[in-house]
Amino acid sequence: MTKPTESELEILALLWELEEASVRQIHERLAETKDTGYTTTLKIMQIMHAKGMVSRDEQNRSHIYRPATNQKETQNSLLKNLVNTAFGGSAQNLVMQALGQENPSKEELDEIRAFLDQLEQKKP
Amino acid sequence: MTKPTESELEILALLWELEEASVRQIHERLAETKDTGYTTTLKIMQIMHAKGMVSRDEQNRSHIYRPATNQKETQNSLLKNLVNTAFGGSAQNLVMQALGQENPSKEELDEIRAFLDQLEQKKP
DNA sequence: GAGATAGTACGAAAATAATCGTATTAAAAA
DNA sequence: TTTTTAATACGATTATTTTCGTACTATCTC
Repeated sequence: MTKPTESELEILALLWELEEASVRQIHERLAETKDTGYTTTLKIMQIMHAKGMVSRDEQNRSHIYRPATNQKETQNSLLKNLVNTAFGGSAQNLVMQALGQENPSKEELDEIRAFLDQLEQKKP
Repeated sequence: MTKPTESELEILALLWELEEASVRQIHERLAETKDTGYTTTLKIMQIMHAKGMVSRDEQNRSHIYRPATNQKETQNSLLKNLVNTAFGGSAQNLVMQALGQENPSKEELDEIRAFLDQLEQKKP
């Protein structure tokens, strides 16, 4: 599973969110925050398809793309990479940093606590 | 503050860890996990210096490099970037994913709990 | 002091990523 | 049916990042 580039990742994330989309749809979302040409988006999606990173339905003139890489797996591998390169290998470090930056609500904090408890339960 | 490239980040992280280092020291650390030439490491560090990402002491023949970018700030900006591109903007999501992947020890879990409590205290 | 060793500087090539223009064509509109 | 619109394909260019060879030189060793 090859690491997506920055642009590929943006598109993948949109596909994870939308489940499926045409180039036009993706392009319009990207264009909200980024000044880029339609054929650029198209080209990147074609490359992603060639890499097997997305699948597509070619039935209709306008092709419909779907993510073909598992979201969690991809996220994990990106996280692992970031932990290793920027956080000296300490995931705990990363987690705290992310929390500290976030200023989470009480509800979110509780949800995370519940999650921690759950993790602890699962231990041998 | 420009985003470090992948290679630059590896080096920066080592400098954060070591506080200061020669090219040789960095190269030896990198060579543990990665097959790369000495002059490649040197060149990247020179580029980082040109960008103001690191400072260096040229007193001695072997220059000593130090990080010139703030560790937390850089980490935060990388985290923010990852949250936005790969986690649909949800930091909580990223945190849970990172925890779930990690299989942390009881001690680590407790430390995170303490950190959560502390965060909650600080709230208005 | 001569030679070996271990540094830096730096240009240029190679690899990778992103961008865009143009050709072609299917479908919709007139 | 003709024209316009909107889609894909794809090559070529540009930008960025990484890699490395070579020249040069200070320092150490004999």
